[in-house]
Amino acid sequence: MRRLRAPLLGRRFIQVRFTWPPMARPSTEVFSSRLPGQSVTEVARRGKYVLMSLSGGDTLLVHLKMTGDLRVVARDQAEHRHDRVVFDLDNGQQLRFNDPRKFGRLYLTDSPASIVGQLGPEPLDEAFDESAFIVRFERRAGRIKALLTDQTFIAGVGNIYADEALFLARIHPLRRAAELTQQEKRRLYHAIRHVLSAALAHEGSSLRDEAYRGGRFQNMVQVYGRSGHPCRICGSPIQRVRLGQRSTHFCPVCQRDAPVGHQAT
DNA sequence: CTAAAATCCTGGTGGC
DNA sequence: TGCCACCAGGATTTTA
Repeated sequence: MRRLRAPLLGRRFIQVRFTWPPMARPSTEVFSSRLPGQSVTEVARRGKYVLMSLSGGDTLLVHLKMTGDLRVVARDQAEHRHDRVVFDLDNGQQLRFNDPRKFGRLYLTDSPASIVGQLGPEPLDEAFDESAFIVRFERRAGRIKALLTDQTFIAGVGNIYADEALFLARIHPLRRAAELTQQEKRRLYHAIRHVLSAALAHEGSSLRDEAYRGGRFQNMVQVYGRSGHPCRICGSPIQRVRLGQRSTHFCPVCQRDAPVGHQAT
């Protein structure tokens, strides 16, 4: 984000080319016809989206998903194998979107609220305090893990961060959200903020990749991807269950408040 | 309405 | 060594 703002602010788009057209929303035609000539007036982040406000009233939104990467490079720099979208800028540079798995999505719209309007609050926003968090539990059902990754409940928490936050808060991921005590909700609030700010402090490096490759972040991951390995607190083997098609990792001792009849699907 | 499953994709991994 | 089945996940779409 910070890496993008400086090179993009004020730049005008000349043209755009999609090597993987399905990434364009609503269509490559909309990009080709409306983007050229517009310049970048603002670069921001909302949830897992990067938003670029444009001079013509449109907004360019990019969701990187798991493997997406945006960068600004000189036009003559060799293209990468998985570059899916290439934007020509007015200063000889290019904005390139690289995404091996093709999961990323790019939107061009005059109504960004139609894309990000339903997102929950930003966990690190100053206005988002304990009580603002606790209020959001009203009328919410289901497992706390599933609720944490629901972007309409709170923005920007994915599978890894949800597991890590629940471990920090010592809450079993299969607990019913409605059954959490006030104290547990408070612990969870601080755990989420802690995990996200730690991740942001290491901007640019993906927690997931680092966890797998053994980078600095490996020491910060407490439970994710560590099933069978000893809990860093108590030594018990980390467990893994499936919850809504996703892996969920937790320490059965530190997060022992298991619900009744709690086996995941 | 809720909840769960299927879907999209490819790189990496483990088994043989 | 090579082959292949399988796994990972964010969000949307489909099904129950």
